Amino acid sequence: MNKVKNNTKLDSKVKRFKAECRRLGLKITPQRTAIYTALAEARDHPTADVLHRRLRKKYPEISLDTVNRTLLTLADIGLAIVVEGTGQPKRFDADIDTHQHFICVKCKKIFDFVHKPFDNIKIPKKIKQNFKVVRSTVYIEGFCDACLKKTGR
Amino acid sequence: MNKVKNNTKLDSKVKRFKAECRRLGLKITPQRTAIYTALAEARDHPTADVLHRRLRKKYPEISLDTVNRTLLTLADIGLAIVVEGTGQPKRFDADIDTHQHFICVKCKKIFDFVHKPFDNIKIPKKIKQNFKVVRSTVYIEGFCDACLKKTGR
DNA sequence: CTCTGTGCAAACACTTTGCAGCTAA
DNA sequence: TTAGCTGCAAAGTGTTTGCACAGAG
Repeated sequence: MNKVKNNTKLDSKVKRFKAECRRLGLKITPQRTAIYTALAEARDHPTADVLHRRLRKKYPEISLDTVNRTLLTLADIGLAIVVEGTGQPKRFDADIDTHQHFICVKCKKIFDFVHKPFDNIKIPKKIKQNFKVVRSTVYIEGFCDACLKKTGR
Repeated sequence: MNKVKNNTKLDSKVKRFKAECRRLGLKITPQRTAIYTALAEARDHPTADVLHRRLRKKYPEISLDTVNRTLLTLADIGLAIVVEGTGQPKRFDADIDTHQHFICVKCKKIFDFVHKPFDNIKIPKKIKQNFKVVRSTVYIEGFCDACLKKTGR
């Protein structure tokens, strides 16, 4: 029963994906459909590589490049999210006091900010119970001043 | 005046760094001191590469590997932070509804969680004024169940 | 004196790019 | 038919590892 419900949900997601592709003039290829479906089914947050390995079982000809490119396309059109900041070189910070980060999605610049209400944000019980929390940060993504001016968004 | 104050602050940071090294039996080499100092002075969130280029001006013999290794060491002993999510391969998520992330600092696994109070977290005015916000996430780091058991931490 | 840290070089991992052939529309 | 997509190969970028020598303790 749960399974049926999930499949229905998955179907409607795939439908929306196809509709979006049509709307944007993107071609609905078997690879794209397979990749989107696999991502929508995934309960973890797979890397291109992991997803590629999964897809290979069903579609042995699919290439990693296509998975990579398709995932980026999906992120572009708003059907997928790139989990915060990854894919950039490591960045270090000697400020180990609590502070928050704003990152520009365009130029990747990181801006620190301090906002008292975020300093001692209340960790949900379910997290505290299952994990040992080391640090919590409010992570805001968007366009910085300079990039707004440049792109006119 | 401000400058004096900042230098004092920097000095005390460097002192703490040296104390920590001693406490942990790490050698206080000129390179390590230079790297820590440069990081503590930096107002951005430099990559190893950027820091290396800066350091070269003063210490032309310093190698990128050393910068890299030292930064990782600093992060290990808690004197520096790796800005969330950077340095990892990209991870994708087809769930585009608001949700939060817990990431295990050991195995890097990401756990989603939904926590209503975090869904519409109030963005500070100073951020709203200067940037166009696209998304905000509460990002919690720590050890997951499995890793806690393994390491016994 | 000893053992850790450094610098160099090579290996590795992930991503991006160029191009020729293929295929959805 | 044709513009956009795929797969392959190669190059680019960032990180990690092995090793011999140097230097901090």
